[in-house]
Amino acid sequence: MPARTRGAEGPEGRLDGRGPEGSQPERSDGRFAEALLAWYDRHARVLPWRVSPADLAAGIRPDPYRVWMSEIMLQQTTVAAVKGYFASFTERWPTVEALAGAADAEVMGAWAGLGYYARARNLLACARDVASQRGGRFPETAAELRSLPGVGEYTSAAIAAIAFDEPVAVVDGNIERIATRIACIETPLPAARRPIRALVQDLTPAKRPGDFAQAMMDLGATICTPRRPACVLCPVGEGCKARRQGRQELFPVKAAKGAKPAREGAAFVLRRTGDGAVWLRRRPPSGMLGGMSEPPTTDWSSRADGATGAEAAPVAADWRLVGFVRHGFTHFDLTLEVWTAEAGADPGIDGWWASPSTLDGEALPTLMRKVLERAAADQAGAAAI
DNA sequence: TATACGTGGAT
DNA sequence: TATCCAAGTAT
Repeated sequence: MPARTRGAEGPEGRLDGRGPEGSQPERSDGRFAEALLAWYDRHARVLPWRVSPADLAAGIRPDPYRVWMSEIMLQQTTVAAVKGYFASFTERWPTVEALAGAADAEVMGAWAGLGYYARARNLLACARDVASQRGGRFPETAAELRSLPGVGEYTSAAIAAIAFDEPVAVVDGNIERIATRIACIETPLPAARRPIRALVQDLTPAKRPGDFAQAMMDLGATICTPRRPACVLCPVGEGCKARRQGRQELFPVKAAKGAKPAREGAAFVLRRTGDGAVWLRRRPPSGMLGGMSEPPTTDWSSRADGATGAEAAPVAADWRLVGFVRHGFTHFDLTLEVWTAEAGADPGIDGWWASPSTLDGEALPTLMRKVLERAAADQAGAAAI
């Protein structure tokens, strides 16, 4: 980077294009993107779904299917959590046509544990749409991508920029954080979305928009972090208003959250005498844990009116309370009673027997795996006595 | 605009 | 233990 000039912009010069919040936006002079991309060329994270800046410069293009898959998985989910799922999905279903041909239960089972299961339902719906209606080709513009199930404002822009070189503003949580620091945007999220988008659009270069977006996300993940950002290492720190004021940790400003309510219910683990298979059923196709499998549970109600206990069981049996499972969701905390019983015959309710050897492939969310573990631990304890 | 929607790791 | 947080979308 050349030395900054001190001119009409003010004593700090500018690397970005900032005016005060709410003022007429000035056009970026391109130096922000230039500095960021130079840093990215040296420090880009190596990720399984990514084409390195060097390979990209050599003409290698990312596979839109893999870009799309990674972006869906990465929604509200850490890179560390996604890596294994991305590897197994792309190995099992290497193309969008292959994924489109998968059964619902296979995909839900493969997604189990990753969370936000509407993503898996939409993933399959999107794959089937692309395979059957679009000749296996993803749309190439953000506007068209936006119409696909599970592809929203962020994801459509990310795919368009990364896979198809469209110079659209890509705004995720990292980039919101960076933008609010650069410009000291005091408006709390999510109300600050509009000025943030305007700033990011202004900074986005016509060339290498995909690398720019990924560079911003790498910057947010490794330097411009939520807590204790490493400003001394920042390649664009000179253009950051918050850093100049020593207030980088005060951004982004966020709206206050309400308290998490508590809910409770009961789960009933019916074990088949002999082989230890457990009775599972499918949850309704939408809503909480929609489309996933579970041992029968009651509704999850607020603490006062919970009708729990053995009388709430789906079938009559010699039910025993063997413990509790606590699980924190985004918007409530759940405590589930875990009841077990033995059965010699089919219970006569909707569902199926899942033997221990097939349990791994079942679409069991983490909560339900905890329930089954609690039941199994009780059985192991009883056997040891 | 506000709320529903998972999970695991960090502090 | 409690809280926050991560490449958001749908309604």
